[in-house]
Amino acid sequence: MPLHVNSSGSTKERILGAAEVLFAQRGFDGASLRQLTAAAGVNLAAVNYHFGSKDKLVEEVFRRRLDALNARRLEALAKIAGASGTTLEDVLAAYIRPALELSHDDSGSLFMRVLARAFAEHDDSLRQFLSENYGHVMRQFTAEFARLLPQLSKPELYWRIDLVTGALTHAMSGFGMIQRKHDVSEQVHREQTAQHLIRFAVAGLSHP
Amino acid sequence: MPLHVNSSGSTKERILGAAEVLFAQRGFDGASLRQLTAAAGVNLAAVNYHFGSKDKLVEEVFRRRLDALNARRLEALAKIAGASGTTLEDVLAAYIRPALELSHDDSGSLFMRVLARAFAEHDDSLRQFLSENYGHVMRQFTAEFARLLPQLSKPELYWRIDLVTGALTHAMSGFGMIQRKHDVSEQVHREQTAQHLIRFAVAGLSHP
DNA sequence: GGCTGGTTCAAACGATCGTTTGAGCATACG
DNA sequence: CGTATGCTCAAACGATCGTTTGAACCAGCC
Repeated sequence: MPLHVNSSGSTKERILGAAEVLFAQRGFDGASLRQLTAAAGVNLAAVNYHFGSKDKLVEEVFRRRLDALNARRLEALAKIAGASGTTLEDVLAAYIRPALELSHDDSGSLFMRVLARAFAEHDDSLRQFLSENYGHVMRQFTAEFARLLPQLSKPELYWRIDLVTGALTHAMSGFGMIQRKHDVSEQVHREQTAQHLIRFAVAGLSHP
Repeated sequence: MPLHVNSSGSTKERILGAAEVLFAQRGFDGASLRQLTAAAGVNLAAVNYHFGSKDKLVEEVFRRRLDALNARRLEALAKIAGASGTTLEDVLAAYIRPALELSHDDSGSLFMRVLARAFAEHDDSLRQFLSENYGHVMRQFTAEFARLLPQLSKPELYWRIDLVTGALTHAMSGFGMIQRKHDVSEQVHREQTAQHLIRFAVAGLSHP
C-alpha cells in the first residue's frame, strides 16, 4: 500500500482530502486517524486540534461537499419549479446532474461512494445530521414531483421516489459494472450516464 | 443498550444469529466479537474455535442465507425460463419474492441489510467471495432478461439491470421511509411491496 | 530583544480489538 | 475404571484504536 503524501493546501484541507479518499476506501471505522494523517502528510494530533474529534471530521467531510451539491440542486430546481412547461425530465436533471458532475470531478470523485456508505451504515447520529442539514432539499424536490404526478397517491409517490433514490445512489457510487469505455470522453460518458439515469427514473416514476 | 442473550440452538447457530443482528446494526468492523459473543451467550473464544476467524464467520453468515435464497430464486426461474408465455413480471417475481420472504422472516429480517452493507463496503475479498459463489445466479437471470428484451443492446440491458438492482437493494434493506402500517398484516404488506418493486422494475427495464 | 497566539510535534494515555493459550469439564468408548 | 474427544472457560497476548499532553516552533507585534 503506497503512502501518498498530499502536500498542497492547508493542514485542514489536506486532512479533508485524505479523509474523503480513505473513508470511501475503508469506511468511517475502517480508516484510522494514523493512516489518514500519514496520507495527508500531517501530524496525528492535527485532526483533534482542527476538528475536535473523528466524528466532527466526518461531518465536515459531508458538509464541504453537500453544501455545494445541494445548493446547485436547489438553484437548478428554482429555475423550473412551479412553471407550466416543466417536465419530469427537467426536475430529475436538476437533481442528478449536479451529483454527476461532482462524482466525476477529480477532487470529488469518491464522495458519492462515501455518501453511499453513510446510507448503508444506519448510524443514527449521522442520519440525523444529514436530515437536519439537507432534508429540506428532498422535501422541495418531492413537492415538485407531486405537482407533476398528480395522479399518484402520496404513499405511491413516496414508494417510487424511494426506489429511484436507491437506483441513483447505487449507480453514482460506482457499484455497478458499467465503466467508461476508453474511446469515449469523460464529458460524453457523463452525458450518457445522465441520460440513462433520467430516462430510467422517468419510467419508474410515471408508469401507470 | 440491552444485552440480549439468545439461549436456543447450538453454539454455532447462536453465534450466527447474533452475528447477523450485530453486523446489520454496526457493520462488520463495528461489531466486536465481545459484543457478539455476549449477545449470543457464548464464550469469546467460541468464534475462533468454531469458525477459525472473524472473517470466516462473516462468510458463514452470508453462506447460510444466500445458499437458501439463491436456490429458491433459481428454482423459481427454472419453472419459467425459456418458456414462450413468460413475462418480465414472472422473471422479476422469481428474483424478488424469495428475497422479500427472507427479509420479512423473523430470523432473517436483518440479512438484507447485511447484504446492502456488503455492497457498500467495497471490500475486494468479500466481493470476490460473493461473485465466486453466487455469480451464476445473476448470470442466469440476465440471460432470461436478454431473451425477453431483445430490442435492448447489451450495454443498455446491463445499465438497466444495474439500476434495478440498486433500487431493490435499497428498498429491501429498509433504507427508505416506507414502513408497514399498523392496520395491514405482514402478509398484505409483503404482497404490496412485491407489487411495487416488480411494477417499478418492469417500467425501468422495458421503457422504450 | 521579549512576548503572545496559533500551530505542529513526538510521546504517551487508557481502552478495545482479534486471537491464542492452557486448564477444566462433559460425554462416550475401551 | 481410565482415557480419549469435543467443547467451554477465564485470562492473557500483542496490536491498534481515538484522544490527550506538554514541549517546541514560528510568525507578528510591542
